[in-house]
Amino acid sequence: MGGCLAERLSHYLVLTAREEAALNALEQTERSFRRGTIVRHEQDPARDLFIVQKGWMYSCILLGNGTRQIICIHFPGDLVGVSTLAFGKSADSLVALTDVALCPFDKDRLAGLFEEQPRLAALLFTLAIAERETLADRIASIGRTPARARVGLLLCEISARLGLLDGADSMSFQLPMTQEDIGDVTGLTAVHVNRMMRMLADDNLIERNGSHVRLLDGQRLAEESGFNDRLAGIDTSWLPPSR
Amino acid sequence: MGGCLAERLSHYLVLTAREEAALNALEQTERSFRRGTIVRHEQDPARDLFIVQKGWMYSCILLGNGTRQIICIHFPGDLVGVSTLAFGKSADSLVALTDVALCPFDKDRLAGLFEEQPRLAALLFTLAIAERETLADRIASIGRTPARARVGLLLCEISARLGLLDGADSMSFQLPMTQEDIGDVTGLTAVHVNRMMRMLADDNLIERNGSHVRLLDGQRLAEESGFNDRLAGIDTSWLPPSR
DNA sequence: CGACCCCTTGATTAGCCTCAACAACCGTGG
DNA sequence: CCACGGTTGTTGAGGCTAATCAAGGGGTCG
Repeated sequence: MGGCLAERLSHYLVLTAREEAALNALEQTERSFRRGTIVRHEQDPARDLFIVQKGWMYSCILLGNGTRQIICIHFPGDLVGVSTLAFGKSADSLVALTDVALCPFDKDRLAGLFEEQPRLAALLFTLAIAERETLADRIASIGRTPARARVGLLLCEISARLGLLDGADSMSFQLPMTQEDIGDVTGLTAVHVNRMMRMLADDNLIERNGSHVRLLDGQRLAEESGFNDRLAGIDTSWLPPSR
Repeated sequence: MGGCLAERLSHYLVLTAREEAALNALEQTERSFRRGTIVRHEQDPARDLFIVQKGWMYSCILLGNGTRQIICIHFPGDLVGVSTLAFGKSADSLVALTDVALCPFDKDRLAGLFEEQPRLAALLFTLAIAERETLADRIASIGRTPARARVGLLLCEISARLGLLDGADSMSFQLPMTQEDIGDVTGLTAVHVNRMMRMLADDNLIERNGSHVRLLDGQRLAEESGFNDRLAGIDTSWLPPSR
């Protein structure tokens, strides 16, 4: 257990011992949830956030017309449920795509981090902005590109995210999402997702085996989907000195 | 000149004199731009961010297929161009919708803020998260609601944002956007935006006079568009103490 | 073994886009 | 001040993308 957030952040900075300790202090308790569990419902009053230790999750919004929009897919090392910081309650639902292990911590702990570790606070701010850009990219994808590119972009994003996890072959992975899930990310129906994935497979851009996916030509897929790897070019040069 | 950011933040906190001084230090130079000016192009290398003093702006992404997606509309008091923080370059273009006045400042200044004013840093983080939620709402709008609701949501958002500016009648305002602009926000064509606005007017939800818009039944418009006023319920109780 | 979920494919429908034409408006320069 | 060109708003007709409806197959779990 523990150390997931520190490991993630150490991709961007060389952490001091004190910084690492401050981060690890957030990961002292761990809770596990089964695949499919709704860890937190939209509108639930809550004070805590989670650091994902293991497994995949997603956050989603329920619409008045009975539909659902998945906003973001989360991987180990991610900080999730941050909307409880800004509001008294959760703005989105958190759902486990696979069996997951999470470290919850109260938002007061984050206040301490802002006071004592300004460099880490600034880094978290930076990463929040980078995540905001990937949301912007998804808006552009859903608003202005055809179905095939939307599905392609999602696959590129997942691949890039997996690339940050050590040991993972980011070009070939188990995809624990149903086609309905993929539709709820990309603003499509499950039926149309099915046709687009078949089309991508027919064009030798991807290969499917059950729920396993392999990107056969990640380069071309990224180009035709308009994918930018935002996480690749993070700039940490402006951060304040560590304490 | 000056004080716009402090005034915005004072909606959420009672600022100390030192905090206010720290914020005002960011607004010492001011630059003006004409309506229609592209203040910053996507991919431009840059080190500075802007605080909007006066006027409306938007940030947008250019797609490979020649189209454009407007991500966010900005009002006085907004911090814009933050993507230069996370990347060496601008991830989106910044365009002036009206004549605008902006206060640029280097991102190093923000590092100082994180060191010396942890409470303000945490508040900026909180507001960034709230803004992230409004992006999530837009994703849901574009991905899962019909054209009429997408246009309605945009009008609700603009109205709510104007409500934060003092002196503004948020139910009735001059809208300095073309229908093509509105389409580029909502993922529609200008032609279809036109039809939806006509439909909203025919149903007595809005009233139009040239570029002036009045929301006749903001309540009903918000309901049918799935609008949540995220900026209304900001929680600042967790912030660290001021210095 | 049965029930359920998920994937797959076909047929039809609907919402939005494209193309087109014209009117109204605006800023510009003479 | 007016004439002009370009931009924006408006409306109609037709086409295409993706949704909807429907049915069958495979896999998994109880």
